[in-house]
Parts: sequence; structure tokens; C-alpha cells
Amino acid sequence: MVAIPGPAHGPHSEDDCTKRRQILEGARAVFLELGFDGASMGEIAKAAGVSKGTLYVYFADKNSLFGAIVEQESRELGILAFDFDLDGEVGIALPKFGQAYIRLLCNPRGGSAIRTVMAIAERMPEIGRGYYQRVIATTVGRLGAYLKTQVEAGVLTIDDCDFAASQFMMCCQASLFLPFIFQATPAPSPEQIAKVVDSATRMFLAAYLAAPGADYSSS
Amino acid sequence: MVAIPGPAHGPHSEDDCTKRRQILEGARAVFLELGFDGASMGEIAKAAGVSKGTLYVYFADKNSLFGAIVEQESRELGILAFDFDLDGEVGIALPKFGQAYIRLLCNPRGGSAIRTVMAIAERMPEIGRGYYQRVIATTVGRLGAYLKTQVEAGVLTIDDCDFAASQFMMCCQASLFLPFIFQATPAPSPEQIAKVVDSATRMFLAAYLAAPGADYSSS
Amino acid sequence: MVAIPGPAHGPHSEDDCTKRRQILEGARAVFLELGFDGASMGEIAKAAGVSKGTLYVYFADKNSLFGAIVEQESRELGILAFDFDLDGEVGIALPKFGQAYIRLLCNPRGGSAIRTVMAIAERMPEIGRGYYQRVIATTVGRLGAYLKTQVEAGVLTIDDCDFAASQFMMCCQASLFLPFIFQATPAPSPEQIAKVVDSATRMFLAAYLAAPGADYSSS
Amino acid sequence: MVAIPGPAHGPHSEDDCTKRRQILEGARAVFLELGFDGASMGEIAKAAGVSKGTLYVYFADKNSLFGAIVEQESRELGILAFDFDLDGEVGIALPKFGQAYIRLLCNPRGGSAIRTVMAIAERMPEIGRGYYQRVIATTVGRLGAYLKTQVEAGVLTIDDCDFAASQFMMCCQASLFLPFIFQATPAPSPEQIAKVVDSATRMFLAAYLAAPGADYSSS
DNA sequence: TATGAATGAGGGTTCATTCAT
DNA sequence: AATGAATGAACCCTCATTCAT
Repeated sequence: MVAIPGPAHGPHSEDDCTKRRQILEGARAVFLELGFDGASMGEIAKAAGVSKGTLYVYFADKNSLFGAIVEQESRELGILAFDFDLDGEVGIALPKFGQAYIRLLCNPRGGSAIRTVMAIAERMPEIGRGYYQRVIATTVGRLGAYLKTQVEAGVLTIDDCDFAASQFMMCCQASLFLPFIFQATPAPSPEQIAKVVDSATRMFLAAYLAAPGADYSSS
Repeated sequence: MVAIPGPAHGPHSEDDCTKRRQILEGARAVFLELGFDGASMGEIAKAAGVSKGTLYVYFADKNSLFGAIVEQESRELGILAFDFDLDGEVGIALPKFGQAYIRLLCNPRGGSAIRTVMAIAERMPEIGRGYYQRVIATTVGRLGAYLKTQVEAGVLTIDDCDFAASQFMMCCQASLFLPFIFQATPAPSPEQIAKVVDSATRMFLAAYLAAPGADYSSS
Repeated sequence: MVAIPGPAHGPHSEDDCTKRRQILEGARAVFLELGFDGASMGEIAKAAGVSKGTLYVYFADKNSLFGAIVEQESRELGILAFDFDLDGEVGIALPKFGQAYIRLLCNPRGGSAIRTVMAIAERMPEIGRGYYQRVIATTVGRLGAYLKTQVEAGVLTIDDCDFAASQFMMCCQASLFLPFIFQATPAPSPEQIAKVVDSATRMFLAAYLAAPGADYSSS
Repeated sequence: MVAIPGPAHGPHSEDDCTKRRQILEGARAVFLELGFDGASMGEIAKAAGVSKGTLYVYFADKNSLFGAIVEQESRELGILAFDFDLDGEVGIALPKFGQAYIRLLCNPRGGSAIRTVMAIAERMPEIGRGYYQRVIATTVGRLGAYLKTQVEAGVLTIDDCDFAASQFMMCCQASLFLPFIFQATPAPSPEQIAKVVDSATRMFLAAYLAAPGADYSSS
């Protein structure tokens, strides 16, 4: 379902990537704005500045092109997640991480991949699953690993670090993500984000800072 | 963009509501299963047991019909939110509320309204906004109001009760909602839900149970 | 692969047949002139005087429409074959039959079904087989049955009457059918047909008229 | 409509013929298998092992390439016809000829030129006409010439030798060619062919073996 | 009011052909 | 001469919408 880059499709001259990237860029814009069904190959071709036929030189069909977009998008986000600066003291690391995460989620540039993928997940479960694994699960794992170091350092008391990571990440979204995704409010400002993330951090630490009998992550 | 019930559209005989409701029911099933673009008026007519032409007697066009569905759906969910049993002690009320909320969100029966509306929110912002207001904001408000009573009763120490409500609700989703919506896992079991909600409750109370200097909801 | 007339497709009002026949007529003209691949649904719609969409109200797809044309055509030819006047003396009956058969085969009105079906038989074997059965085999069987009566009457001496029938029919085509089908000559005139068929008759009778040791139909 | 070999098209280096023949070979395979419309230039290029662009170096367009294929094919068949062993006694020569002819017609290897050309004859009459002249008419003429020698030798009594040749050839097809071309039966076995051809021979000789008043070829 | 036949614009896709390299 | 990337017209088919009944 996902376009395999390589010999399967697309020309192989030196400037392959130019046209290919051009198409991906146009398709990204159109798909993320209009969704899978709402986007038409004609529109995509126009946005990419190529002819409709050329799309099919590089991608087998609409599904493949969409798959490539999602894969690219999720790879980029996955990479971003790995760039998160997760060192040092929890009181510093958590807010930094949380802010970066929310900025990623509530990207003000047009078209939300997360929305588009959610939308299609029922009809194209692999796409949804793949995106979740590459973006969400990866990021949770990243934060979970950091939490684990803090547990081992005796700073935090957590039973299930990945679950706690997920709790923190969700908490950071409070009052921000849903209004944004439903278009009820514009993308949150850095200040809003900072405030919400700080509150989430305090909440999280109230629950998990090492203290006798203070582990709330399990029953 | 949303069908206004009344003189603008729809017949006015005695069994108006019958046909209209019949159509809404069919349209609901098809829209929530296939999304706005995936649903066709023919399919909807078949599901509703009426002719295609009849759809246009009651609704101006596909957009209007969709708007009516979303409005109905969100009104129903809003009502459900008001049925949440929010009395008594926080240690009891919060888990009950949280579980009901997650069950609502991660409805295992096919076709998620939340996904369908998210999907279209970029192209039809009023639809998204309306849904958010009627479902999410309402529920947050409901929980916020309850929290306020507890603050006034001296049980909790919270500055912004609606924001805290949102925090709790997001916390309850940890590890459940995103995998579900991305089709990475099946709908969570009641046991899973209970466990996650319990943890969220403990976290929430660790942060907000009334104690000197324990308010984390504001800077 | 063949359109089933009835509830499967097409509207069911009183003048069903009008539109349906209109479409079949247009499709017949275009298919038989241009062949299956050469014919476009747009062209057919134009020839039929309906919109492209309407074609799909009456027929599921291009294949079905083509199948319906071939079926109709072969049914008509099959009926014609049964109308052949096959009574009385062989010296009268055979030429009459042969002439009717060649007229049928070398129909001067535009578009030869036999050619169109031959053309597609490799890719749509059922279509070819069905046509052969309904048109050729039926006609051979018809003549074979007549020959049998003459054998039983002691007029002819034939071992395999259906094979002999096929021989006669092929003989009647000599110098007529192939040039016609390859567009090397126009459709033969009645006089040409009569001459060729008479010769075939004489040849046939020379071989099969009852006489001691005169059966040539088997080894 | 048919590519003229010479200055009009095609390069003139030493290995011209190599590439050209390579293309013709690939095109032959694809055209005869899929028909004119079913064959795509891309498929042909692949089958020929050259690039799509190269096809247009040697042939002006798809029509020209097809014309060249048919011309080549018909020339080859015409040559085959001239190789038919037509000497000696009619009782030997006729069956030999008939069998070779039917084997040629009912070629069991995929892709029948005769079908492909018939299919296109209405839209490209010159192609059909050319094929008929080069293949059918030539072969008829060849057999007709032989028959003439036998007439002159006093063995046969025939008025129109070419017509009689056509009669014999059609007779040989009885029960074989039409079922084969319509895909109603597989290609006939050598045994079936032999039997049918023998019967045709006996029939033919019954009609035309020299005897007082035995000429059936004219009125 | 309710129907469903009819429409035609637009969907994704293929392919003969061109042209810069 | 040979390539193959690029094109755009045309393909089959779907579907929101209209309208005569």
C-alpha cells in the first residue's frame, strides 16, 4: 500500500529526487488540506506543477502517493521526536519535551497530518497503524526511556514508565489539542503552550516524584 | 452550511419527522462509517430506505445533510455528558465520570463521529467548531462545574476548574484513545479503561487535593 | 459477464424498453463498427442519444453492454436460422438454405457481429463460445437434422449429418465470406450468392446422394 | 498507412535491420496476442527490449508499426503457401495441401494473425485487403494453378479452377475453423484435421473427377 | 410529497506521442 | 541513434443533483 522508493517506480536519472520531491510536496499540501478523498490527482498535479500523467510515473496510484506522503511525514516527525532534548533534571527536561511535542502536534502550518491519518485510519488501517507506531509510539517510548533513567536515579517512582509518559503527553494537550484539531481555536501560542505544559509538569511530578508510597502509575 | 430545520427545508405534514428521522438515521450510519467524501447520496438513500430524490426534499444538499447529522450526533453526546453522574465524593465521582467519558470516546461499534468530524474540520470549520462546542466543551464544562463545587467545599484546590477538568479528561485517555483512533489497537476493554482512569484519578488528586500550597493549575 | 436483463440493472418503468433499446441500438452500431476496444462509452452514448451516465443506469459496465449486444445479435441470428425453410426436396431446400445462410453471414449493413466477436474471442472466450453455440452450432444442427430426415428417407447417404451440414455450409462460403470479412470485396450480390450456393449444392449432392458405396462423410 | 521501408523512416546504419527486426518481433507477439487496440506501445517496447522512443525512430506511429507487422506476417504466410507441396496425384496432393492449410489456419500457439486482421479490417480496410490478397488469394491461386494442371492432364473437369480451389479449402475447414476461432473448442489435433481433410478430398473428387458431364463448378 | 430516471462534471488512470538529453 | 521522462487527451466510471411524473 505504501510506495516503495527504488526500482519499483519512478525514473532514475540524477534529478529523480527533484521531480519526486516536487510531487510529494504538492501532494502533501493537497492531501493534508483536503483529506484523502477530498484530494484529486488533478489538484495534486497542479499543486506540484507537473502533469497528471507524471504523477503516475513516480507513484503507482493515489493510494501509493498518499502512503508515501504519510510515511514521509511520519518519518520526519519520528526524527523530530528523537531530536527532543531529554537530558538533565526532570523539572527542566519535561517542560522542554512537552513544549516541543505540543508544537509538533499543533503545527500551525496548513494541513494536519495527524487529522488526515486519523480520518482514513478506519478504511486504511495499516496507514493509521504505521503512523501511530512511527510517531506516537516512538515518542512515548522516547520519553518513557528518559523516565526510566530518572526512576533508576531515584528521582521518580514509576511502575510503568511508558504509560506514565503517555499520561504526561496527554496532560500536555489539555485545552490545546482538541480545540485546535476541531478548528475551534487557532494554533496555540508559545505562551499558551508553556503555561499548559508547566501545569502538566507540576501535576506529573506531584504524582511521581519519588516519595514513599507515591507511585500512582499502577493499581 | 448546516440545514436549518424549519420553513427553509423539509415538508410539514404529520409524519414529517418520521421520514426526516429515517433519513438522518441512514445518513448517520453511512457518514460515520465512510466519512463525508466516502459516503454517497445513493448509499445514504438506500440505508434510509427512501429514494435519492427524497433526500433533497428534506435537505438542500450533501453538506446540509452532513451538518444535520453532526449536529444531531453532537447534541446527543452533549446530552449524554449531562447524564454523567457527577455527585458525591471525588474519589468516586471522578473514576465514574472518566470511565463513562472514555467509553464514549472509544466506542467499539463501527463508525466514530469524532473521527469523521475531525477529518472534515479543516474543510468545514463550522462543523468542527460546533461539534467541539457541543461535545467537548460541554463535557469539560460539566466536569469543571463539579470540580468547582469541590473547590468550594474545600476538598480541592484549583485555580482554573475548566482547565483542570480538561487535564483530567486527557489523562484518562492516556494509552487508550490514540491507539484506538489510529486503529493500532482494538477498542479498550472495561478493565483497561478502569485501570487507566484510576491512575488518572490518583494523579489528579495528588495534584489538586486541598493542601497548603498544592494548587498546580496556575502559574 | 453478460448483462442479465431483469431486476439486476436498469429502470423498470413502462418505457424501459425504449431507452434500453435505444442504447442497445447505439451500442450495436458503435461496437460492430469499431470493435470492443475501439468503441468508447462516450461514442456509444452519443450514438444512442443519451448521456454517458445513462448507459450505466442500464448496464453495469462496458463488458455487460457488449455482452448484451452480442447476446441480442446472436439470438436474432439464431432465430433467423430457425426460420430457414427446410422442407421438401434436397435440390430445392439446400440452395434455399445456403442462400439464406450466406446472406446472413455477409450482411451488407454496417458492422459485422461475427467479425467483432471473433476479434474478442481470445480475450473473452465465453462471449465467443456463446456466440458460436447460439449462431453457428444451432444452424449446423438445424441443417444436420434436415439431412437426417433425407437420410432416413433414403435420399442421401451420410454417416455424420452434422459434419456434412458443416461441410455444405462452408462450401457455400467459398469465394464469398473471406473476401467480404477482410474487406477485399463488397458484400456479394444475390446473383453471386446464388451461383456459389448452386455449385456447393451440386458438389454436396455428388458426394452424398444415395448410391451404393457413396458415403464420404466418414473414413 | 503502412510503413514503407526506405528513406521515410528508420535509421540507416549497419545494424538497422537488427533493431528493426527486434521491434517487429516484439510487436508481432504483442499485437497478435492482444489485438491492435489491446496492445500498447509500452508493452511492445518492453517485449522488443527497446525504449518507447525507439519505436518512433523506426515507425511513424502505432498504425504504421501494425501495418508492418501484418505485412510481414502475411508475406511469411504467403511464402509458406508457396512451399506447399503440390505435385503428383490429386489423391495425394489434395490431402497434403489441405492439412498444411488447416494447420496454418488453426495454429495452436497463442495469437492468431487472421483473427487480429479480421478484427481491424472494418476500421483499416487496406490492412484487411492486403492480408487477404497476400495470404488467402495467393494460396487459392496456388491451389487453383495446381488444379489447372490436373484439368489439363485430363484428371479433373473444372471450369473455374480458382473457385474450385476455394471450395476445397473451405470444405477442409468444416467443423474445425469456426469453433477454433470462436474459442468454442481447442485447436484441432492432427488426427481430426486428417479426417476432415480426407472427407473434403473425397467430396471434391466426387464432384470434379473427370467424367462426362461431371463439371459442377459452373452453372 | 415522493420518486427514480437522467444528467454531466469530474474522479482516477492509461497511453500514444514528443523531446531534451 | 537511442533514451525515457513528461505530457495531455481520452479512457471508463461515479455521483451529486435535477426534474418530469
